[in-house]
Amino acid sequence: MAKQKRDAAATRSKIIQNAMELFAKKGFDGVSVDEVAAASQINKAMIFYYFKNKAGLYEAVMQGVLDAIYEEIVEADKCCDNTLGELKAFIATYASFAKRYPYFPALLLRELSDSGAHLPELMFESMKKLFVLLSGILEKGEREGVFKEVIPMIVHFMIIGTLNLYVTTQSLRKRVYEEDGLDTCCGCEIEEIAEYIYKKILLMLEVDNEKNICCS
Amino acid sequence: MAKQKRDAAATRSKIIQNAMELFAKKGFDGVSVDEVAAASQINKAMIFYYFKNKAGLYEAVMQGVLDAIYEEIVEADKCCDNTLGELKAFIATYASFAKRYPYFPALLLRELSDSGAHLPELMFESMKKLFVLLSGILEKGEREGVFKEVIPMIVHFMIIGTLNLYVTTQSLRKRVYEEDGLDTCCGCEIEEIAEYIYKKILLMLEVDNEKNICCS
DNA sequence: GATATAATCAACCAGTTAGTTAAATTTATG
DNA sequence: CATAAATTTAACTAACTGGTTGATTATATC
Repeated sequence: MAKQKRDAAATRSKIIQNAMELFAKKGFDGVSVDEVAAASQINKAMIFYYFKNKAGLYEAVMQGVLDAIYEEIVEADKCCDNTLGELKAFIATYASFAKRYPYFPALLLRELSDSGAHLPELMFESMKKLFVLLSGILEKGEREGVFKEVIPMIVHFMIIGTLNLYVTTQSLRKRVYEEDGLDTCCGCEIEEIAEYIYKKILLMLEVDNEKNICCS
Repeated sequence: MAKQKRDAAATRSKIIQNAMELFAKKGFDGVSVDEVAAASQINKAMIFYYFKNKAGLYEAVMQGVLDAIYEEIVEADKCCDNTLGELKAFIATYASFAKRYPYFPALLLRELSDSGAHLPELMFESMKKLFVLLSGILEKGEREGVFKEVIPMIVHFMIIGTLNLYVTTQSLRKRVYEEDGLDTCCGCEIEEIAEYIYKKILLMLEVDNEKNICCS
């Protein structure tokens, strides 16, 4: 099967991939359609052909990545039937996703910075879905007496805020480490950070011991 | 004293104020110089007269706000000579600043999203200074045996990540609350959030009791 | 009140932007 | 092979971009 000269699906996903990288690095307004076309080695008109306009391209990028992370977290949470395992899976999966899609945190932080001005409905639904998921875990834990004094919204921000900042500040942290020798966690893998956050959240929510076992 | 027809300082700060608001809402590339001029009711050329170019205006906005928050936190930390008080002052002052300068969190998150691409040196120095400050408090606490298992960088991100997200998501949270009745902390003042974060961080760092007294 | 200087403005410029169009080329299908 | 549909292209446009210029106006100082 020789490489086809035309492959709509491949062209489409190539555009999305390049657009994702560029939007993450420079934001919606910082990227021109010409730029995306050049990076994808296609004619600019293709972008309008596939995505109608620049906003449509942006929405396709965000929709894809937001749906993907939600699905992954839902899937990961299934594997556990105890509250602590679900919380751990939530944090670990978010971290794992951010590692595989390093552009995601920047895209998200940018979008939150303007309260989802570019994508009001999409951001609204996505933020809500993720929050409802974590919130469910935390409230279940509180009912079970596992967690104490939970404010789900703030715990949610603690988790995703920390992980997002950790990923987006990578180059800044590296520079601070190299020039000033400060410990900015440059040697850490994000999995270790996720583990640390999980442990600290347990302490924070006053989980009293290790009688609760959670999956791997 | 009749209102002067010309007042350089007032014009300058009027431009900065409007630019700060616009940059926070739409990002560097999302705002045009014409837009800032129109919002400030001045001629566009004035912006180039005072700030040389668009980047100069942006830098003036960020420099002002970053210097201001650093100064405030340094000042607040002086009033306490015990470690817990300093930590509390750090969190409370950051929150108080974010309340008075509601555009600051969005500006910061945007700048971090592109690793300070617009302002490499300024972001580098500012991020470093704030981190060194908190890091000093946390490491002192660890030496004193007050804090346990501290990773300063992550604790730093937990504090500023949470507070920044709380402020920037205000309108999204409000909508989620109104349409779905979920508790998104819309009734909370940021001071309460800061207090909650402080308490949770104490638990997290395994501060064992309240023998340590901190200032108001 | 003359004058130098600081502050302000309207009009302009060249380059870039998102988006369009109509034609060309490839591919599937009968 | 013919025809239609899907895909790709180059060339184009109208609006907007950051930035400049040279003239104009207000203010302080002598």
